[in-house]
Amino acid sequence: MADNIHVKLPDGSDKEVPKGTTALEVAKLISPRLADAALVAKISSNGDHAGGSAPTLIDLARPLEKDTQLRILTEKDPEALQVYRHSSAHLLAAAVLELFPETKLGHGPATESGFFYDFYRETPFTPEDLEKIEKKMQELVQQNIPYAREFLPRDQGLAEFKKEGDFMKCHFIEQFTRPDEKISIYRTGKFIDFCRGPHIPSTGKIKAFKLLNIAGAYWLGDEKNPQLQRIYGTSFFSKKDLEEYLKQVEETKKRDHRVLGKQLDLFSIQELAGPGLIFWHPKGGIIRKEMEDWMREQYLKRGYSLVYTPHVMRRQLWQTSGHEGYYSQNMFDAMELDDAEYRLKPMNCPGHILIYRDGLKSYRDLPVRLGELGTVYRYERSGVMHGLLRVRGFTQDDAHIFCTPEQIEGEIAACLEFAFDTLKDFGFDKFQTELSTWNPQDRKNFVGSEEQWNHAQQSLEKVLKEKKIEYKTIPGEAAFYGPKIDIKLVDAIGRLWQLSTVQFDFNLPQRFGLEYVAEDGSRKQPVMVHRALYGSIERFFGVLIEHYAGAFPVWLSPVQVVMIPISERHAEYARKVADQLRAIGVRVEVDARNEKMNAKIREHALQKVPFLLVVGDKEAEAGKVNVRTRGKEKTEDMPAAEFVEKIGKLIAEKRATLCADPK
RNA sequence: GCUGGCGUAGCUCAGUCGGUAGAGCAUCUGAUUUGUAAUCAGAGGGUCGGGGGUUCGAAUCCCUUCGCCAGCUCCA
Repeated sequence: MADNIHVKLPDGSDKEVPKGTTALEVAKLISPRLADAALVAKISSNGDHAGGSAPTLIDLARPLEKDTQLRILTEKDPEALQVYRHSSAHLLAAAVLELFPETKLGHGPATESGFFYDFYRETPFTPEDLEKIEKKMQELVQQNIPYAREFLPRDQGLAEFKKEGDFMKCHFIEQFTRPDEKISIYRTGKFIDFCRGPHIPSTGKIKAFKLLNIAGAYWLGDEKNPQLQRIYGTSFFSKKDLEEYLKQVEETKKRDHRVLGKQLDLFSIQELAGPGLIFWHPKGGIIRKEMEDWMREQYLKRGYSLVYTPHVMRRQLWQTSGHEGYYSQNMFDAMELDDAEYRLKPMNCPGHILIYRDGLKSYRDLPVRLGELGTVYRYERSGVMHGLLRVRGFTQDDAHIFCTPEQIEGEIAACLEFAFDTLKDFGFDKFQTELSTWNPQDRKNFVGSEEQWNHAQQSLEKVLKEKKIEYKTIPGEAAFYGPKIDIKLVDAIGRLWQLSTVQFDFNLPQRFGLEYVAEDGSRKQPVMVHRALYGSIERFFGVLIEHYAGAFPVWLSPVQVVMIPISERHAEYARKVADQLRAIGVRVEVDARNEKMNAKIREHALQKVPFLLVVGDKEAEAGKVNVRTRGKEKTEDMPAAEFVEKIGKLIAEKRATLCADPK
């Protein structure tokens, strides 16, 4: 029959139904249980043409007009959760309008872990309001109100929203639709939203949700615009999932490097000294020393030279480098000295350039690789500081490579190798790589010629391909002076952190008139590469703390071993073993305090010390130690010499685990 | 910088209506000499973030300033 259409289901079967049948009705034909569980449908045109059209999600209530492949999505489909959360956002908006009808609506999408809705209202919402809103949402769920879709002529829709004073909705309609179009509206009780959907059938389907917090957000993300109140929430298919999520949030909080930094006495930030400035305490200091030693050793191994440059330099230098123009809003103010004005350095590059420029370079000298653990100061706006991750003073493992155009690909390849080796040694093994390129249309924000950009981007790309590194290209995200490769690492709980970066620069060599004498005796401009692998030692440390939740591998642990003598008479033996450990460079303490062994174990366990060695009569007589390994329930006895050998090996190999054998 | 919240002992936090600042842990002293996550007792410790105001009286109410937290914007 001409009025019938064919609906192909995921199991390969085919149903012939009248045109205009809804996805929900098809679900009912399959099974009432499926219809009950159904949340949203996914369609794509039949495979007459290769592949068919891209799949789209649609409301269950939408009539099917032509032959299609159909999949009914339920709680088992992750895509359905996105829709469910978007519908949760509408539920939130509906509740807010019931309680505070004067509120104007922005937009309310699903996010990675929940949803939000933006509101404009004179008086701010309070935490108590949040509770009321949540209760109202609960009521609306009880009422099981459908998410009803309608189409309105654009003018009529605009008029309706304008009447309500919903200036933001009007903006969206004008922005996203054409005058001749009908606009899509969803109605949930009194609440009407301009929205493409799709949505779940009705509010009754929402089983578990929670409003989390209120925060400010600029209208259209522009800080010149008025600020809206953004209410964040999350929702899940079951109470159990929601509780699990909330528990996970708590776990993440426990890993917070600011909390652990205090508990483990690693670092502090002092109000008297100023925000965004880090004080490294002895225990953090040891870890920093390990990081610095590691990096300096690698610099030398890989053909870098170590340099040191001043922290304040004349303003004129920053004018030459262009930082006075491009970067001054991020620099500390100038300070007047008797001869000139000086500024704290926000970057190390100009310093390294001056070293390069101090003396004529031959092509035989290249590449010149100048590395420094360079401390820089940047003025960050007061609201953006965050523990170790965003600070005003930090130390970069910064190096600049000056080379010939022919050498560039080899240098880039070596940098990437160096970067991955670094991250791996610190216990990270998953990465995402990004190539940031320019936007040829946006000449204002990118210096250099088209030829320079193309050449630079091609060489970066070539290296990535040759090294078989998977990467994403991000157009328009390059630095103004050249394209770059960023490496993001994935931490123990799956979060991404951007630290390592390798950047091309064709701006500074030109500004400083850098040159080298080529084979034919002519003067040529070297190519310059900026690269930082930790990025900032502070930030890298912060990420390390969270990655390990404070339980560092032995080689990084501030205290690697604590000797616990059972009573006073065992202290001497404990000291003897400690001396043996110290002799091979182990950081060991003897806890001979007049405390119970249990209390000592508890304390050092909380400090996440990798090994606690209990020694009493038994051990002292046999020359043994009783080893309590962090994270292991059972203790083990072994000769002191064996433990010394074992820990020596763990440290030398920078082993990420506490076991001597890999498996 | 913006919106909202918060700031009490070294730390974590309680403090009702505006009416004499509290607990646990930590610290110090003493006792105890200990077998795998907190021994007992006693003591000391406070510009209630800073400044100003209202009041007979302010940790509490108001103003202001600094700092912290969440988010936005911006970034290594």
